[in-house]
Amino acid sequence: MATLQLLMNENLFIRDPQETGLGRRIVQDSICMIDELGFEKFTFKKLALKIDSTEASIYRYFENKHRLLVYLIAWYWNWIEYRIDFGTQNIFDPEQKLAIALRIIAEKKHKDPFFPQIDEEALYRIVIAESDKTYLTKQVDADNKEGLFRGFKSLCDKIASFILEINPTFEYPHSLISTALLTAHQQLFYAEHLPSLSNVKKVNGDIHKQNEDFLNLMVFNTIKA
Amino acid sequence: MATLQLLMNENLFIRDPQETGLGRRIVQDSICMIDELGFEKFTFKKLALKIDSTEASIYRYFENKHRLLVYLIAWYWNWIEYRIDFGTQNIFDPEQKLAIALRIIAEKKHKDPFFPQIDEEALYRIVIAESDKTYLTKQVDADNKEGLFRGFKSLCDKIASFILEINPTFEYPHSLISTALLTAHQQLFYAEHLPSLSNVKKVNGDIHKQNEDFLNLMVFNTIKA
DNA sequence: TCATAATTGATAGTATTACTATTTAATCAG
DNA sequence: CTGATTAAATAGTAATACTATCAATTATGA
Repeated sequence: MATLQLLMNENLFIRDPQETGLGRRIVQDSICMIDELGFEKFTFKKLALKIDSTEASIYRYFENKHRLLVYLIAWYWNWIEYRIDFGTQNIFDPEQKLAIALRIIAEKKHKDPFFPQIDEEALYRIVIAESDKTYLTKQVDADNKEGLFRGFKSLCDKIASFILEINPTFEYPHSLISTALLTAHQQLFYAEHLPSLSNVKKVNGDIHKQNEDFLNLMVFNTIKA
Repeated sequence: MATLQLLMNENLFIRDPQETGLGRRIVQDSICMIDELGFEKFTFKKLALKIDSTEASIYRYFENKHRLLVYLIAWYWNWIEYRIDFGTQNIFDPEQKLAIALRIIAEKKHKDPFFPQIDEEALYRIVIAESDKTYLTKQVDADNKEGLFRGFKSLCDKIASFILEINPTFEYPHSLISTALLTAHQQLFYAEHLPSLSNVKKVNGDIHKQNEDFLNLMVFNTIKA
């Protein structure tokens, strides 16, 4: 099977981690470590120890741990956009395209053999628990100017365009999709940790299916005025 | 005018900050400081310097800065629930109650003279930018067991009950309301910092009104199947 | 080929952060 | 007034988030 690489914005890193062995180990093991420890407890020192390297070496690839997180989340959004492009190939009905996009967003994530170096299941858990932290900072405007959130914006734009094909007069396509994207993760987090905040419940069976049903209901009802 | 106090869960603090002068200064000035610096850059040392006290004294009131944030956000949700109770007094039409709740959530926040010691406008900015960080941690389950998120859950439950009065067969009342609560803040954050992710736009006039319109559209369309 | 530049990684630091332990001061019941 | 309780100040420590320096390796090109 072909091995693919997602082209990442150059401002996300100092040295491209996809180009060297150390870089790839930084990405791989940071996914595993942030998943285990959570972003707050994760440090470059601990990561260096794990991959048998040094803090300073990691700092050559990423300015700081926040940038590394932004990189991982950006990778995820790029991956999702690629999967939606892939999944909507040769499909021209916008309602169908929208439904496919929502399914891809909500479905359980598995290892993608096209990207053997990334553990998508662990990365998905990081996205659920940590992705909001990429932009909920005081440097959000500076980071945005550097294009660090381009992947998320591009994805949001793509799905919003499906909505506008369905209902060209709908006034809130981007708001609805950014809401749906965040809600998809939020509801899974609630189902796991704060179940009284969600009707997506483990006891009712497959939470990903319930989540997809909720998203479909919300998005399709909202746009059909 | 009467001065009110919201009764806070005892696990939110070590000493009740509403009971002493120092406690009240900690709360007041931390709101101002977190608003200015953001939660990451905020430290007890800086706060101690500002209120002319010491780190150790602040640690007598709050276990750590995360707990202080949780306290502030919990205060906000308690305040919102009180305002919804107040605003829906003597109103029995559930659609009207739901609309009032959504208005209170989305509207621009002003100083509430009932609580002279709290700067609600600054606190609202903190809620928008920092509230997700209260539960997006590895200790969320432990914190939840201590009841730290009771205010948010209680509010969500209250508004979900309005939905069930309107449509008793609707399957996702809690999911829809937790989504609406988060979206209300998210869209304002996007309008300010990542405008391409939202159709709530400053150039179109009052962002709070637009936000309320979007919430109303989304919530009422979704529940009317 | 060999000098030189550029890149890589290792070592050792520093300022700040998040907290704790101990000491000192204020308060208050009997 | 005394002893007990509580509050607050002082002075720490371990860990974090970096940075500067140096040594080793690799690449380049005359």
